[in-house]
Amino acid sequence: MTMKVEEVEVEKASALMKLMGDRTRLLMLKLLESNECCVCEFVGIFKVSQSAISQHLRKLKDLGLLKENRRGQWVFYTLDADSELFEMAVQLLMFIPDQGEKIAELEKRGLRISCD
Amino acid sequence: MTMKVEEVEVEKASALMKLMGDRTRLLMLKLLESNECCVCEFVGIFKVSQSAISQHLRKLKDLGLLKENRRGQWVFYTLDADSELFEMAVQLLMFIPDQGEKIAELEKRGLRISCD
DNA sequence: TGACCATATAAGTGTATGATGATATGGTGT
DNA sequence: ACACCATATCATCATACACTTATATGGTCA
Repeated sequence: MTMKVEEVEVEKASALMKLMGDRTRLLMLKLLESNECCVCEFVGIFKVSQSAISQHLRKLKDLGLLKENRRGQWVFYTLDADSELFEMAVQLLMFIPDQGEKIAELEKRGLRISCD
Repeated sequence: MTMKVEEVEVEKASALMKLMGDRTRLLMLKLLESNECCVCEFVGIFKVSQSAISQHLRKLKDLGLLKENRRGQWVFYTLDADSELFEMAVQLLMFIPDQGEKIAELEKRGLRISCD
């Protein structure tokens, strides 16, 4: 039932969990697990300002969890599979219910295509 | 590589990670993964007051992670395997390096037996 | 170049959090 | 009952944090 995993420094691990302890960031990461998302999509999904979203993304990026991908005037974010915290993060996200309906709802509101 | 796990409410999951985002609490849980510990042992291990330790334990207990076990004038804590968050917590702790040397050091300083 | 859009940063604010010291609670043993 | 010890709670404080509004940065396209 238990598997061998690559251990992580305590400081790094607690920093990861502190970031994932915020509901908005946790859901952002869950979405990024299966979708490449841009800032404006997160703004459409969560009930906080663009500024707040941007600051959340910065924290996640500063910890090395995200890669950013500029395309035109948009910035797309993905999980960085090379991060030393990637395996741990993914393992955690397994416990979080899928949030695909949030993306579907975005599309219904016509906000998804704005970034394609 | 990935396993089927029992999903957890987002609120509960983020509450768990918020608690584990604190270095002291994270290490307390890691110790509790393989040892039954009493408050005074934690006080011996961490450089914070007895009051702070007690408050950390309370938060963990309030979330349902711990069971307490009064024996004489001591209160021993263990992980509660019946908690809906147990599986997730254990999965997380797998990534944390073993802290057994902290217990060994306690014994060397003669502080372990004080609770037997 | 200049208008426009997406994103990032700055500044400020209210609340949450982790810590401390002092005190209360409760069990033990005389 | 009393002193003693382990633990819990209370009051307080300084810092961290998530948020907002306003502004800066930087790309796109006429």
